[in-house]
Amino acid sequence: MILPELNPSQNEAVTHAGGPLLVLAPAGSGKTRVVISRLLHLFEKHGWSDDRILAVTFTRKAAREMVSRIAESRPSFAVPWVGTFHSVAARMLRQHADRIGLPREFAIVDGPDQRQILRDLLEAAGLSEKEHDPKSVLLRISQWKTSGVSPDEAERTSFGPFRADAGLYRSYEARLGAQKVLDFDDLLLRLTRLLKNDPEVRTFYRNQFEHILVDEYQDTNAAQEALLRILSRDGRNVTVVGDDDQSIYRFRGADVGHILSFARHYPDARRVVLSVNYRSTRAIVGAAKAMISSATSRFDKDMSSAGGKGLPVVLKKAGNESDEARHIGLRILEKVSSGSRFRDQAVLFRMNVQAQTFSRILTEQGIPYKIRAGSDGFFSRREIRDLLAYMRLCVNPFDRVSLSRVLNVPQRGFGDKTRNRLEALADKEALPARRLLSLLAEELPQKAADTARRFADDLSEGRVLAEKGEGVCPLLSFWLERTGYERYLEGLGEPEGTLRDRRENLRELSRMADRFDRSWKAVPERTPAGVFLEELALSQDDPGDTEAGETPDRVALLTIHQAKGLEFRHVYLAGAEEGILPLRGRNRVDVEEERRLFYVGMTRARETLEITYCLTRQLFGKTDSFKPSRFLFDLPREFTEGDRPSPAGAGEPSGIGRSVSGTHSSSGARHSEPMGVSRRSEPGSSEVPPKPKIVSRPEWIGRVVRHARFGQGVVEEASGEGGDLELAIRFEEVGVKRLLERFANLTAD
DNA sequence: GTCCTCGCGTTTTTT
DNA sequence: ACGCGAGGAC
Repeated sequence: MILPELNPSQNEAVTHAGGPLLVLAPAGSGKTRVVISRLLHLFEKHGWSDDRILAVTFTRKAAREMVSRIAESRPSFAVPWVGTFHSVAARMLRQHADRIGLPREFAIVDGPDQRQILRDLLEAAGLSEKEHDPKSVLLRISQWKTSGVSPDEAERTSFGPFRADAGLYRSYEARLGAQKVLDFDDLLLRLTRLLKNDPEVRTFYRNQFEHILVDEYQDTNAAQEALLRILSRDGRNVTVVGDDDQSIYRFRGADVGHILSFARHYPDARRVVLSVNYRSTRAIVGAAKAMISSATSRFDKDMSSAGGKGLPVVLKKAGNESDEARHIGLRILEKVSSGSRFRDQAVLFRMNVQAQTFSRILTEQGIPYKIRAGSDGFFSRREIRDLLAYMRLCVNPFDRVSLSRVLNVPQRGFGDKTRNRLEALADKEALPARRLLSLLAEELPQKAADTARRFADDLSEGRVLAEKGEGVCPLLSFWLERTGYERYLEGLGEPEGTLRDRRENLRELSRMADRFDRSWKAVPERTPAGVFLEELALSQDDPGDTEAGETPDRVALLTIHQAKGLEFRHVYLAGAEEGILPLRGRNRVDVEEERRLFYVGMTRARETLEITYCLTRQLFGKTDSFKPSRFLFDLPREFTEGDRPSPAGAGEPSGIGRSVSGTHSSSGARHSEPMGVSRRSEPGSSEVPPKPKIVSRPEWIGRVVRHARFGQGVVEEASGEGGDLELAIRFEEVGVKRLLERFANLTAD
C-alpha cells in the first residue's frame, strides 16, 4: 500500500506488521492521521471485517472524532468497536451480564452519585465529612479497587482514620451490589475479572479482535492496563499511541509508567517515534523542547519543526492579573486587526478561577470569548439530575441514590425522619423502590402513608412505561407531568433568571430525548431509557459543546487541561508564576506533572505564543506577590524575547529534592535586575546532568512502613528522581511527608 | 421543615 | 471572595 503523504516514521507506524507497537506521538506530529491510516491499513491489508478491530480512546470526543475520520476516508466501514474504555467495557459486560449475575440493564453511577452514596454511608457510620472528605475517600477506594485490594485486605493494612475508610470501602461495595449498579472502575474491573475467570468469553474476544489500538496511552490507569493485557493476545496484537510528555492526569489515576515501561512489559515491542512537528514554528518547538527536556522521567525524544522559524516566544511581565488580562486583550485585538480571527486565539491558564478576570476584562474590551461550563454544567443542574433520577428509578428500581434524591422533590412532606426510616428499610433488604415505599407506608400516619403509596404507584406506572420501550420522551413527559415539576420550580421562589435557565435546561433535556428517540435503533433486551441513561452516564459532555455546525468567532478561555488535544494559531499562556504554574496546592506539588502541563500549554500554539506572569495577584480574597515560574528559566534566549525573569534566589520551594529553578537556566542569561545571587549556573555548565532512569514505582504504593520519628505510615506515591526513590508517605500523626527512601531508614511494618 | 449565619478551604477532570 | 456544610433558631 502506498502512503505517499506520510513521512518515514509515520509510514513505519502505519504499516508495522506483527508484534506490539508503541507509537510515541508528540504534540503536532500527525498522530490522528497515523492512527486512522493504521486502522485503514490493517483493514485493507488483511481484509478483516470491520468488527475485527478494537480502538479505544479515553474520551467520547476522541472516539467520535475517530469514527468520523474513518467515515470520511472510507464510508464503507462501520467500525463498530471504537469507543472509550468504559463504553466498550459496558458493552461487553452487558453482553455477558447473565454470567456474572448482573441484570442486563445494570446502571452506572457517576461522580455525584458516588459522593451521595458515600455521604449516606458516612452518616450511617456516624463519621463526619470533615475528617473523611467524600472525594478523597472515593479516591482512596478507587485506588484500592484498581490495585486489586479487597475490603478485607484494606481493613487489615489500614490504621487510624484509614481503618474507617476501609470500612466505608466495604459498605460502599455492598451498597453498589445491592443497588445492582456499577461505578466507572467496576466497568473495567468486572470485565477484567470475567475475562480472567471465564475462558469461553476470553477466547471469544481474543479471537474476535485481530488488533487492538489504544489512543492516549499515557493516560491509562492500572485497571485499563490490566484489561488491555487480558483482552489482547498478551499484547501481541496491540498498538498503543501516546506521548509521555503529555501525561497530565496523574491526579485521577493515570500512570505514565505504563507508556514508559511498555517495552519492558511487552517483549519485543517495536517503538516508533514521530519526531516532526507539523503544527508549530521552530521557535515554539525549540522553546517547548528545551523546557520539557528538563523533565526527569521521559523518553528522550528528538523533535523538529517542519515549519519556519516564526516569531520568538514572547514573555511578558504584568503588575497584577487585571493588567495581565488587559495586555492579552490588546494583543488579541492587534492580531484581529492584522487579519486573524478571534477563534484562532486562546488564553490558557492553570485554574478555572483565573477565567473570571479574563471574562471581566475582555468584556470591557469588547472581545467575544467562550468559557467552557465548569462544575455548574448541564448535568450537575438540579432540574436535570432530578428528572434523570426519576427515569433511572424506572430502569433500575433498586437505585437508592435516585430514590433518595427525588423522595421529597417536589415536596411530599417527607423530611429527614422519613428518609432515615426508608434508609433503614433499604438496609435490611434490597428491594425495589415501590416495595420500599409500600413498607414505609405501613409505618407512617394516614396522610403520609397515602402519599408514599401514590408515589409507589407512580413508580410502577413509570416502570411499565420504560419497559414498553416506546422511547424516552413518553417517560420524560410522564414524570414532568406527574410530578408537576414546572409548578415545583415556580414555587421555589428563585430569581427570574434562574427559573428561566431551569426551564430552558428542561427543554434541552426534552430535545435530547427527542433526538435520541428519532435515532434509536432497537437493541435486543435493552430499553430505550436504559440506553439513553447509559449514554448520558458515560458522557458528561455539555450539550452546548456538541452542537455541530456553527463555530462562533470567539476567543477560547481554557484551562490547560481543557486545551489538551486542541490547537490555535495564537496562544496566550497566562499566570506563569510559582504557586500557580507550577501550582502549589495544600498538600504538595508534583512539579513534574506541572512541567508537562506547561509543555502541553506551549505546544497548543501554531504561530505565536505569549507567556505572561504577574508580580502580584489576588487569589482567594487576598493579594499576594508571586515569583516568575521556574519553567520560564528553561526557555532558551534564542527562542524568546520580552521580559525574561531575573532569577530570585530567596524562597526556594521547601521540601526534599533539589529545586529545578536555576539549575537548568540557560547559562548565558544576563540578569538585568540582579536582585538574587545564588542561582546562576556556572558559565559553560549548560550540560544537563545525565537523565536519571525511570521512575514511577507502583510496587511501593500502598505499603505500610515505619519511620523512626513519624511512626507508621502508608506510601501514597513513589517516584524515582535522580536515582533516588522519593516516597510520599501518609503518617498517622503528622500527615503526608515526602521522603527519600535512601535517607528515611524505613522498616517494613 | 426551612431559613439563616458562621467558619473554613480553596487544582486540574473523564468515564 | 465565595460557596458549601454544619448547626441553631423559628
